[in-house]
Amino acid sequence: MAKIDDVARKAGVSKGTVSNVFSQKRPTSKKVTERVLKASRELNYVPNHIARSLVTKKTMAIGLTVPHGNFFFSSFHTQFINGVILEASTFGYRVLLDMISTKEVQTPTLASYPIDGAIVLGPTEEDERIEMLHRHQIPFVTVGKIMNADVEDGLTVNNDNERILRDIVEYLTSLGHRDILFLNAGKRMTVAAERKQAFEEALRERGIEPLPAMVHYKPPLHSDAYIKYGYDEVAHALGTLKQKVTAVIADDDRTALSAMNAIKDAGLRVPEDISMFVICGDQSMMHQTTPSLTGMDLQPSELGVRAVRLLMHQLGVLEGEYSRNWIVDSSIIVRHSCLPV
Amino acid sequence: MAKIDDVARKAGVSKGTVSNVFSQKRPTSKKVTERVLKASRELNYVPNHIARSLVTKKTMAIGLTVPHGNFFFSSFHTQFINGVILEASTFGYRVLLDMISTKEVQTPTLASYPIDGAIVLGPTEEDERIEMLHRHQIPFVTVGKIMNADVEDGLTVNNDNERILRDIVEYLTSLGHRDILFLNAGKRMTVAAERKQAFEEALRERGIEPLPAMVHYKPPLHSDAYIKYGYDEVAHALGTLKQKVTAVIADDDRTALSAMNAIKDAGLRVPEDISMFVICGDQSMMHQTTPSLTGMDLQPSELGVRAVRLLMHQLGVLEGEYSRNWIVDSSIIVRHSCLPV
DNA sequence: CTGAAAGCGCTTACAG
DNA sequence: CTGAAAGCGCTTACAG
Repeated sequence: MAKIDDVARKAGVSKGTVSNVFSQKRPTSKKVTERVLKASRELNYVPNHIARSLVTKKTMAIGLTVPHGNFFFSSFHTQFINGVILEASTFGYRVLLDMISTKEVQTPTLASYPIDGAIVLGPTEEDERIEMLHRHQIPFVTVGKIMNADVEDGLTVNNDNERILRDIVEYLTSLGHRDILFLNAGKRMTVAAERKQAFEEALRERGIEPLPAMVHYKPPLHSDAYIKYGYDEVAHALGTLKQKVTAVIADDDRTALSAMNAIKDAGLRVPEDISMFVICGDQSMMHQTTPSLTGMDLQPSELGVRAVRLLMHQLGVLEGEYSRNWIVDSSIIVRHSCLPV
Repeated sequence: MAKIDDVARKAGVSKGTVSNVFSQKRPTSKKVTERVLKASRELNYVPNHIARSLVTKKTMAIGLTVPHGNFFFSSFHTQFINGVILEASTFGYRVLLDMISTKEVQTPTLASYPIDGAIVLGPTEEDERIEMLHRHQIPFVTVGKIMNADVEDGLTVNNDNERILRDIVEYLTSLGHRDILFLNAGKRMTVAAERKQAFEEALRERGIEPLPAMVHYKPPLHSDAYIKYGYDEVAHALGTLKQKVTAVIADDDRTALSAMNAIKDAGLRVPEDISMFVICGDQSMMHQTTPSLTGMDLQPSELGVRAVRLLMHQLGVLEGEYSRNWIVDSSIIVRHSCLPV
């Protein structure tokens, strides 16, 4: 690989000048620029990103910090990442999929993060990744509320989960539903905590006493229960518990389909006997199922875009005022899976 | 941030020694090691990855090269990436989501790739990304056949697409199907070319003349036709063309659901009137639909693992013999969407 | 607008 | 097992 000295020699200029034509940080005269570019082309020269990073202290990469080992991209993540990639490339940033475990952080063989900042997916209540980023003073934004005790005033993008659950409860109760089974996200997710609280508050405001048995959390990935999440909970409620259920709120589309199978196996129908509402599903998938699924559109891609912008602000790449906690709009898309009682 | 000199001074050793305890490339005595580790801890020292890379010429990152701008993760990609991430972390490698467009490559502001090697997703017939990697002599492996004219004997992982299509045709014809509509992958994908050829050959071997109208390609992302892929083609065949169709082979689960809606709207049923077969779908999704979907299990996660291993061989990280074209097993999972004619 | 020189924070022969 | 010194390939004040 040709290096900057080779180009400088061939073009008859100093390497500082070669540096300038590539970085465009200082102006270079037209003829010198052309000489340099010509020499570079002939030598197949490309600036060494690593060497540049060492002096500029910038890697031009952001980390997408996902939980190590037990992570699985849902359609939500998928669209979120699409938003992140597209927006990051706008600023010339690359995206590093980062799934460092805490174990590795302790191990001395590991080097510093070659990233300028991070986006944390699916924060948990005491999130080790957040703690680590905070300790190493790496700028980050989380997708969802931060509940780490030692982190205050962190940057976040989020949907308005409280409002979302209120809207859902209002929608379902306006259809006459009072016996609502809630298949929530994973237990330690901060989003699950936000949702649960809002769900129960909204019920109480309508004079409905929330039952503990009516709220469930997505089991950990790789557990047997994970695959059957939705089916088991509904089957148990309808069968063993003989619990009256007229509506189900499902975390995602797969959970909803799973729950619908339990409903069918119990000899009931969606939506005639039980309504189904999806919080965090793939819109095109929800559109194609039978019946098509009513649910929220959380705009995951927009969340990704906003997460990047917030990080760019933090990194000083983007100028101007900005809110440290950006809320992305969400709306109910009514299809055919909810009916009045 | 503390640097190696600070630690060396504090521990009373040379920086070469500090380097050794972190890189573990040369042995260090126990007491020196402990002194260094203690000093590092107190100074909160972590080796600078960039500086290390500059001299070792290794970034310890591999690029996941996805098409720029019009990429969308399917469940297949999602699971593939899970495999890549997990396996890469095994070797201490990180994964960079790379979606560089050819435009950027021409622009002089861009620096060299900070990656040691790349995995190319969804190669097309004359793939620009492959051409570029080849030109810059960056080691890479593609997921799927390489059809670039100037690249010979490239590293690939793949399913046996020819065999897969033969198996599918054999399965469907054994059920008596002769009028099979094929909803293939995107037009310029090498996988689509492989599949089409095998599909038509397998039909001919059974005395069935393949009809051009019975093979369709997934439209480009962001086109109006993309969203309705499956629905439109089936509706057109059944309606306007009055084409006899007793079975449909769909590229993925979403396409299958979409096609099933067209079938329903035409007053027909799956599987009683038309059988549905999915090549590249999400197994848990296919398990949950009604009817559950019969199709291939392509083991996308295993493809990811193998892609990483192949790259590690190429990078000299993994020793020993290896095949330059690794085939991952696939099998038909029979569920409830295919019936005899 | 251009050049000469120092420096970014590590690793690695080389010598002991 | 340890140290002193050169070098990885750039950028950046500083001087002109």
